[in-house]
Amino acid sequence: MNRFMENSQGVATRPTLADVARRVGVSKSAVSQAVNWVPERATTIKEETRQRILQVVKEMGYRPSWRGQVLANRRSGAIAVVYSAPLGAVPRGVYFEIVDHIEEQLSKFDICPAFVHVKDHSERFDRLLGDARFDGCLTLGVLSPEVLKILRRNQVPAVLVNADADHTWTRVNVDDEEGTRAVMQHLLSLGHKRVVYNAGAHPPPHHSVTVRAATYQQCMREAGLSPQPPFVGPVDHFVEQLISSPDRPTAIVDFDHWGAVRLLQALWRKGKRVPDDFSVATFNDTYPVTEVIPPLTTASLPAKQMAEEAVRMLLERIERPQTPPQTIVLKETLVVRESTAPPRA
Amino acid sequence: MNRFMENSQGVATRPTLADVARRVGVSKSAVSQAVNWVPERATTIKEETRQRILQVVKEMGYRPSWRGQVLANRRSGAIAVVYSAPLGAVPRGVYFEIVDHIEEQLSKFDICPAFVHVKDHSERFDRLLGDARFDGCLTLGVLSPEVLKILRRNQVPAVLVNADADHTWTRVNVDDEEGTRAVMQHLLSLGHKRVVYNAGAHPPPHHSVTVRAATYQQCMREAGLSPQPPFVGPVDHFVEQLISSPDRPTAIVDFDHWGAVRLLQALWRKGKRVPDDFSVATFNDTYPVTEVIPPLTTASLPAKQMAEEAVRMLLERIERPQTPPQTIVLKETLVVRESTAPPRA
DNA sequence: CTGAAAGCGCTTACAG
DNA sequence: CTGAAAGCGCTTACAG
Repeated sequence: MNRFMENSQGVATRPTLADVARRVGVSKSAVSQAVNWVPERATTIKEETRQRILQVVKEMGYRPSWRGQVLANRRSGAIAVVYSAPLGAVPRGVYFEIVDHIEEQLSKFDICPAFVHVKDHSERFDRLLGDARFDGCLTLGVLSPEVLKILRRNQVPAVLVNADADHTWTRVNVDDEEGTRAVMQHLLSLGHKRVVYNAGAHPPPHHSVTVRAATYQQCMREAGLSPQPPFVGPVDHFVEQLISSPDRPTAIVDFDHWGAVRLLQALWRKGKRVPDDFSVATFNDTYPVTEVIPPLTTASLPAKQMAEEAVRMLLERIERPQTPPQTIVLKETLVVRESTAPPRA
Repeated sequence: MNRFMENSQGVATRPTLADVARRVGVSKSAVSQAVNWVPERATTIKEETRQRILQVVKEMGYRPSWRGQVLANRRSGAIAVVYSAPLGAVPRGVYFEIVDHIEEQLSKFDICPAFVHVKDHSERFDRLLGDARFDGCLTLGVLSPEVLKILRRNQVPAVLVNADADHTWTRVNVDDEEGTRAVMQHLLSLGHKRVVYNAGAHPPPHHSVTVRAATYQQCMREAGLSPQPPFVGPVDHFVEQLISSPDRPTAIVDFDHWGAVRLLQALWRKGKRVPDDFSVATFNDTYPVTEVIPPLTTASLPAKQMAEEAVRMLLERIERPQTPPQTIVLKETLVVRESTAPPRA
């Protein structure tokens, strides 16, 4: 079964709807209907005709051209995954997991997510949205006001995953306060009194940064303990300060898994052991948190659920663009591993 | 500047080429030429007309519709990144880095890579290629014979990155033998005599698996030492065997960074230290090899160069599909870190 | 220098 | 039940 015909130059070429129609001796509409068979549709073709057409479709190896369909359907069938990763061209860390599940979900609809990395100069992004090549956008993480403006101006259906955006957008968010509370409760119930919070060298411009730090302080106060101001700076400085501290802390909450992994290494360099000398807990239950020394206790983001809700809402909005904005807030889950233990007596 | 007009139902709608033409009072061809301005083109419009058109284009916020262009140009302007990752829906590890650079390269041409995860049932893949939505494919890693067959049957320009495929394909490969030699030379020159090779629990079906193991054995023999058979199995078994071995090895080559990271943890669990008790070297200089305890010595794949060559060759093949297949083989680079040291005296 | 026309490959009301 | 026609929004020979 050779899918291709030859044109006058002898170059292989795909059979078109018209080719099939000609061969069967029916109209293009008939072929179109036979191929996109919808039983409920009012206008139909005779079963026998349909079979005859399908037979030839198979023989010729005809497949509807996506290019033709895109124009006729006013749909590109393409969805963009939009992000402006500070680290690289492809989403990393938790976003990686989310993207993983987004791909999984979209594949059920034969949609292949296209990756759109918005760099400093967002004029390219405007161009991409402006030419209507995407039916909708899923965005990851924090977006600059400029990117949001472009998104709005282009009137493309969008769902923002884990962004700092107001309620006029459809969003999937995570309850960071609750997640932080779970982490703190865990540490406090282990008996830790001197808990510190490490924000890292370059806290990203994300509400999680504020929420996690604030909740840490809040929890300490609620427990009748005195919170330290969140540490901002290189991990080595943090560790030095930690060690030389008169009332040495016994537990550390790190802003995210990137930081926590580096923290483990920095502590190791100083000959400190986790959890013997310090307990360490963090956020984002993503590689390599289970593979490091020791495996890390984390608050896990519900990546799969986030992806599912985001895709569901986006497809809905593409179908009905006037759907009012919605926000979904999901819970984090505490995963206890070996990096946390009661403080040494 | 509002980009949108309203149609009879009052719903915002994009201005089309025809709208602009009408407004300016010229033909659609004139507008098309003004927008896609190519100075060298034979047939041209008067500079003054062009300016007049461009003015209105700007006023109306007109942008050529990708959908129209796709059909007229016989190009979708979309490229697929194809892989059948065993682990998840998005490429990980080294492929992650490669994808990162692919995105970077393609973005220069306003192409957004679409991710196509080929699952067990590759009939979806056939469908995707069959409807001509992609101008070309970049594939990552090993592909099943079935996937290769689909790729060939659909006559889509493709470049295979790091695949096990014959020379009838255009490929970007890596000189794994040379990389393994560099690793071995490094260990041997440190004075190691008893070097073992860990293939991991589930060696992926990749030629690297064979090449690295074979080269390890070859290098040992060349140095007048006796190679061990490559170990295949869970890392814990490997470590047990290692420790209980009468002539205890002093250095380990691990098949890849996933394995090496797990190996460090397994050794730590047994109270062994790296590099004091064992030196460890591996392949793929990718996260988290620099963040683990201790940072790993690796043979680094030239991810950036691989991506650049692959994209370059693919765009060339899309332009000229008859270009004969080419193969590019790139070198790995040894990166020495703290996981390797001379054996303890 | 400019415009009318055909064509890219479909879909979908509509007329018969 | 079936086909002719218009249309989706462009581009590009070609005629003037």
